[in-house]
Amino acid sequence: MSMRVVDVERVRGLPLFCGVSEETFGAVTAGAFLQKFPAGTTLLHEGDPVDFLYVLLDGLVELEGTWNDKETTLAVLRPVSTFIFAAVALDADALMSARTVERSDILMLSGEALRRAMQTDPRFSYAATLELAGCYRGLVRSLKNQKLRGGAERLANYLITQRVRQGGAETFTLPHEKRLLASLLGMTPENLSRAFATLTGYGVVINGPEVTIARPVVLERLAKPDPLIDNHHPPASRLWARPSGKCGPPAARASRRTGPGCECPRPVRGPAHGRWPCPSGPGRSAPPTDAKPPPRPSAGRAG
Amino acid sequence: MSMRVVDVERVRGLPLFCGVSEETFGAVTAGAFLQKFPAGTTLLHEGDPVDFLYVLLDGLVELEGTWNDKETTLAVLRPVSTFIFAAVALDADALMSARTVERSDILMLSGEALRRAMQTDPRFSYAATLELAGCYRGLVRSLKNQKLRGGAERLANYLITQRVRQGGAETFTLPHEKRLLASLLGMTPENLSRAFATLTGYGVVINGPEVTIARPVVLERLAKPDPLIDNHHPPASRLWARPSGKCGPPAARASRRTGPGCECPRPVRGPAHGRWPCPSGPGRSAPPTDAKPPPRPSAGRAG
DNA sequence: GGATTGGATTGATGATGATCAAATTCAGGC
DNA sequence: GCCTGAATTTGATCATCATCAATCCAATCC
Repeated sequence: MSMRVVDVERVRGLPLFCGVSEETFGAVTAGAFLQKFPAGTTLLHEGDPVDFLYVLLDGLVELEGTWNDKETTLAVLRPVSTFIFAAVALDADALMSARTVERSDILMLSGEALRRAMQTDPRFSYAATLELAGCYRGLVRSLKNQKLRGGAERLANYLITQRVRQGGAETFTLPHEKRLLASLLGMTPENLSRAFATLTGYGVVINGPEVTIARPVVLERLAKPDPLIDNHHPPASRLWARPSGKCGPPAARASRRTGPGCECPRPVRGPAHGRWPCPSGPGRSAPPTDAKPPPRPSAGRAG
Repeated sequence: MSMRVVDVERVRGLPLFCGVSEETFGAVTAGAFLQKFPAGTTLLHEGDPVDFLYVLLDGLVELEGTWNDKETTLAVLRPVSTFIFAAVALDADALMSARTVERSDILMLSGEALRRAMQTDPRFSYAATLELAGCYRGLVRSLKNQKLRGGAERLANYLITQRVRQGGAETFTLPHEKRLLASLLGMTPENLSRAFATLTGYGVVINGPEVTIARPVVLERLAKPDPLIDNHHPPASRLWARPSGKCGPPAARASRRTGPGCECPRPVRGPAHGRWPCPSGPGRSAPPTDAKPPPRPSAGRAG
């Protein structure tokens, strides 16, 4: 099943293919399949060897992990995004399952071809590095979110993020079932329901899948959003795609913190060092030492 | 301060520099600093711009995250390992702080030089991709560990992993303070203490920092270790280093699941599909659909 | 030695989250 | 319109975990 031109362009616009040669792109997409899957299809099981890189072109996909008959959602993806790239790169078994939440169009790219391309085209392996670095940082955020915050706080921040991503209007719609959201936030559906009830006291109005944040300031006082945890602006994806299917030259990106960074277009940061409505706060418990490196040593050269 | 030859070779042996040219390696290590830091030194603060890739040559380093006056440790590193590579690659702000737990020797490599090298030497950006992929998967494991298991289970699995990594003897020593372990496992020191007390009932004997697993089978019945969460064998690091400072040719690694994989030397796996003392279990709740992709469509080509 | 310090442990209590059960709402299907 | 099944909500109860407080212990420092 061949891709429509539109789809090719959307794939071409992915950060992963930013700056790669037409040959490489051709080689990688040559043996690709574009498939449509119904909702609820398991694309890949935890522990399975991974033969393809998946690209979600349309629909909704959940990545989940299992242990001891329990399962948890690690991420919910929307188009356009790639998934299980790390396993593909290493030619390793999947650490998580992937399943469609809605009917989805998914492009499958040969892992073999990708690994070959990475060793051939330096631009591609460079793009791959940036892609993975972005994914890595996404997970760091998730882990911090999970370990440092309580359920209601996670929900509050989720809602704030959604509001921003959906355009910033007072009212928006949850992108999927609450049951799935609960799993993503690391709680049971019952507790999610109660967490919503709690947020009612902070100006949040729930109406089925419709959420209204009536008093954002109040909610933020509870949520304490933090740019080092919450990625309000979507990481890359279509932001990188130019209508022409080209993307910014690597030179521009490599320059010191200028232009749109690959992972995140650097949310508007205030003057000087400020970087969020909610600063990390001055009160930090003082650890044993907190000194900058001792006066730089006789700074010689090595290697 | 110039590196000793031994140190240069240890750095050269890192997976990150596997297969890179001497020129690239030289360019990257040219402006490097080797510094010794006392215990408890904060090398890097959350939110700071990252100018260096750090390489821990000796000592112990903790990576931690903070929010709302609470902190949690995301990883504890031992030599030889690199850290905050993702932030360096993207030239982004650090998402976590790094501090020495013990007196440490740390090599600092210029981020600028590394990013330049990634765009110059395809072998290097390829190695970087594999490195990041390994780190990514490490975090997936952590997140699953955190979301799916309870405190006692996390501890039990931690102990089992330590036993294996330290050689498999019945008795071993905790590599650092329990306070730090508690934070790593996502619990309070008090609860860690109680979790240890609980494990006493499963054949675990605690004597200060000395831990004895008297009845591994019993403990494993509680812990239910899983290769998709627990990485019993250390990921890469010195495993890759050849005494000569060279490492396996990429060709060997790229081949389908043979030879020592870069992330993990593929723990001894049983026959057929088995891969761990504790299988993921047959009982899996049946989701809506669990089918393999529908009969492959008219499988055309795209791109 | 004796005092001091910080880590580790233990106990008591409260908060948070999970589980079980039942009621309720909602979307389709007939 | 009514039925049915699933999602969601609510209530009650239990398990887990955090917090506060006090104690114990070992290392260190005069």
